Amino acid sequence: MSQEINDASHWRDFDQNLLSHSMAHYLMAIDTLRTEHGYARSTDVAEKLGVSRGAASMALSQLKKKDWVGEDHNRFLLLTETGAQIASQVEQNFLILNQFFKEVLNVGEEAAHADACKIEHLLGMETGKRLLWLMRFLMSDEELAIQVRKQMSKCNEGCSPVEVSECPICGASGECLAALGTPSIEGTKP
Amino acid sequence: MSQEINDASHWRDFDQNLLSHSMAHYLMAIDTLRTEHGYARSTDVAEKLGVSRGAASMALSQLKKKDWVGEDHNRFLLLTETGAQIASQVEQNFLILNQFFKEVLNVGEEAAHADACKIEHLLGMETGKRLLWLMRFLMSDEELAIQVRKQMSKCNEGCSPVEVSECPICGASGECLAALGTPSIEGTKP
DNA sequence: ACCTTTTGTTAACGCCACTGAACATTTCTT
DNA sequence: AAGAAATGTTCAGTGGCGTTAACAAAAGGT
Repeated sequence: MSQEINDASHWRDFDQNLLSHSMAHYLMAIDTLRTEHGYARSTDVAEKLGVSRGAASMALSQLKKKDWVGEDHNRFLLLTETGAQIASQVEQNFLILNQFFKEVLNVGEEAAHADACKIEHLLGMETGKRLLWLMRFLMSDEELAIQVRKQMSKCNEGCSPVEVSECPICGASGECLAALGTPSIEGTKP
Repeated sequence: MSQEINDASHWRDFDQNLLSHSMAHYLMAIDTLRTEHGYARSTDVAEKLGVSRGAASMALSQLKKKDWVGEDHNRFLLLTETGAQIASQVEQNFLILNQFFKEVLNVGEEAAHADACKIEHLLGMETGKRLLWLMRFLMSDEELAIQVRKQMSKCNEGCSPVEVSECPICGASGECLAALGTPSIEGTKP
């Protein structure tokens, strides 16, 4: 009765996400610009994100319609209460994920950053919060945490697939999931 | 010099992803159908994913063009070598993430499933592999692992934001990241 | 005040991924 | 073999999200 990965009911929740990847970045860009320069204009946002002014203009008008973005007395862009909450939620998700990937999983800087960025806006409230708790604990200097980190850093050469049979994850499927070939789904389009 | 969250260079890698969320599910659907029924036809895939036959037809022809999907002697759908690798990679990512969310982070079943599904195809090779190592370790019956799980399950009421100052994550930002308000980015569109 | 530059908006277009409907093709039934 | 049913494809239409390019509005320089 457990949920199937391809249940028609669930897999499409993806694009039902209220917050798209790009929208999140528009919000964060406004936030960043305001703290960096004290103000944010449409053009600045466009430049910061590396999109055209047209794209920024249209995206921002959507965000205004949702009331996540407003304008101050000088017509500079401003995050509303909600907009600010969303932006900071996503930003925190990014920080936590990035740190988790780098410091706990020992993923390389580049990959950690890329993955955190792809995922930051998709992590639900609950998951984000609890990942924070985990990280808080794992990055503390409690003996237990230190040992876990040490354990993970030992894995650098692959926790060799030898002990597959004892691996509580692979166990069932019989083959070591970590030993899969590399399909060509990484990298960028031509 | 550390990478900024909004670097024009990186944030858009998102849509450069060679594997879209939906394509991943088309592949997995074929895989599932073949093991469940021994064959997979376009219509079956459409039904399994809850999309129209038209959508399935077009998606599948793209996948054929990429050579991730082929047909067998009876013109039933078939994953190519590459297609199968991709599908299983994504499937494994899903399993690992789901388990990580549920068993380690103690996220509710629903949310864990939803989040794992949204993220499964975005996790890079390296990150996926290392997350597997972590899970392998954390789900083992080693004393260390057991204690970590116990520690995490204690957090159920929030690892109260009291000790923020000592929190190695929140520390710098001054406020507890876990104490943020709930912006309305969860749930589905109207 | 006037002309130029900067900034913002809009329109036409392409790409992805869906829908629904019309059409073509295959397969099953009798 | 012929008609009905199931299966597969194609073709507008929609919405998200980008691009250029043309145009409107605001800001600045002399």
